[in-house]
Amino acid sequence: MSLNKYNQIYREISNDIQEGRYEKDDVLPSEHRLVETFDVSRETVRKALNLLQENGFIQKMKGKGSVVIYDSSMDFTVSHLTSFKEIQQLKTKRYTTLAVELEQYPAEQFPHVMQALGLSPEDRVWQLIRQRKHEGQTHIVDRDYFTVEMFPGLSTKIAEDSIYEYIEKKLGLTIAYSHKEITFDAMTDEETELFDHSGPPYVATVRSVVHLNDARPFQYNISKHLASEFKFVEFSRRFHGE
Amino acid sequence: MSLNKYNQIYREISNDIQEGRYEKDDVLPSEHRLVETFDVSRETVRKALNLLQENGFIQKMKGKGSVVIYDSSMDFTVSHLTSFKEIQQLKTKRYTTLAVELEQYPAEQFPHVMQALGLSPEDRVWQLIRQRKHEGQTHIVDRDYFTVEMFPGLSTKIAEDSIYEYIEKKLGLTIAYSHKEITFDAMTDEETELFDHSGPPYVATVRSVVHLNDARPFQYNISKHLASEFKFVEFSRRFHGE
DNA sequence: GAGTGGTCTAGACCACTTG
DNA sequence: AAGTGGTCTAGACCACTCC
Repeated sequence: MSLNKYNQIYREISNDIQEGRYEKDDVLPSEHRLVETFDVSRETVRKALNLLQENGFIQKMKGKGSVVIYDSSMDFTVSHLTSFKEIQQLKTKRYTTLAVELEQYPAEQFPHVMQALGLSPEDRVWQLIRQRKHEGQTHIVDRDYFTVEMFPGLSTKIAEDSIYEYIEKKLGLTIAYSHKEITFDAMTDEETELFDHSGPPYVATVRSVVHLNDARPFQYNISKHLASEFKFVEFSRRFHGE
Repeated sequence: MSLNKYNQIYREISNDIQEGRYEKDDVLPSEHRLVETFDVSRETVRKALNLLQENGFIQKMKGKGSVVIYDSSMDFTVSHLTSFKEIQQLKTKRYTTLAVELEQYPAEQFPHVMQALGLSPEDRVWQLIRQRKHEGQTHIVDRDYFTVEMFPGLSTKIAEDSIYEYIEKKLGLTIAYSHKEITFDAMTDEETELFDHSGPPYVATVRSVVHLNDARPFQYNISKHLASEFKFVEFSRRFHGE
């Protein structure tokens, strides 16, 4: 949807880059040209270009122009340093999801969850445990916590489809930001069972707290990945604020 | 330095938040008020607020205002989910750095480096190996590669101080962005020796390619962390571009 | 209805790069 | 000197929230 102009321009140019109509090291048309071709003001063009820059598509250079730094031919390369944030999702392996448990508990059972979601001991929370399998092997075990109050209709059906789609499309909530933390841990006995594994008994643990656009914490997630299968990719820009 | 107004406003407000003059869940003065107090236009105020939002300080809400989501009292908490990007550096443990090797090689010796930095086989590159120690224990082993041409004056002295400061202050170059990749790997025999470890024989491997603001790749870095000591923290926003 | 943030405009001046 | 991006302005209209 997103009716605003700078998002449309962003989409159009980012598609052009991803589909190879602009290649790495190409220079985009100047802001002045883009103003003409899209028939918008310069600040609007600049908002689109800033989005492209934040998301790792281009690098703007004073006096020179906007240079494409994203290499679409690398899109499906696994081998080396992969590039780009939005694409990550697409590249992900296909997993089948199996909901192992979906139960309500009083929040006091899980002090970390209580703290992260700002709950009282007696508030009720869902605990959802899911296995993510790839070619018969469990690669990921997800443990999610939601407050029952905010998410009364949670079901294993939803849990095995897309929870986020349900949240945004059905509940009309908007997910805004999250804090993530990645660590390396030995498997617990329970995990040793959930991963019907043969390899080394270590996992990459990703803990995150997900917030809505009204800043309410909505979800506490602990995602355990088979350490040998885990890869995290990030594009980041250096902050020059001084 | 940065003489522009929105950066000054960003700095001022972010300091106010970090030093507790605004607390979590406080609402900042409205854009209209900020226009008056800083005597700038509204778009300028908005640029500062957008920066604060991208960096995890505030959440803007239509019709309501800008709410502080950053909790300064968590600044030095190690226990739980830590927050914020810029702060990460400050929180880092104190390490002593020991340069173990600094040598020039033809780029063809390191095909990955050659590819990432876009070099020819005969181009010369520095290989720099550094140990980062904390309380006598080696926690990190860094392997860095720079082209000799771009960084002729590299020395172990610089390598044990701050390379980035040298690059930006002395060479007048500006670091702009990087691609990172995190994986967990079994220690090689060499690493087993370098880390006089007791825990699990695994390392967190962070591979990155660092680019300058003219988009030239400048540095290839492989940073191996004692897996049991490794923690990566990220604040991220969900993209709603449709 | 009053106040908030979101988008967009037309124009200005500046700093940097390239010929 | 011409062309590029970086910053800033003053004003407009809209959508949302809260009373």
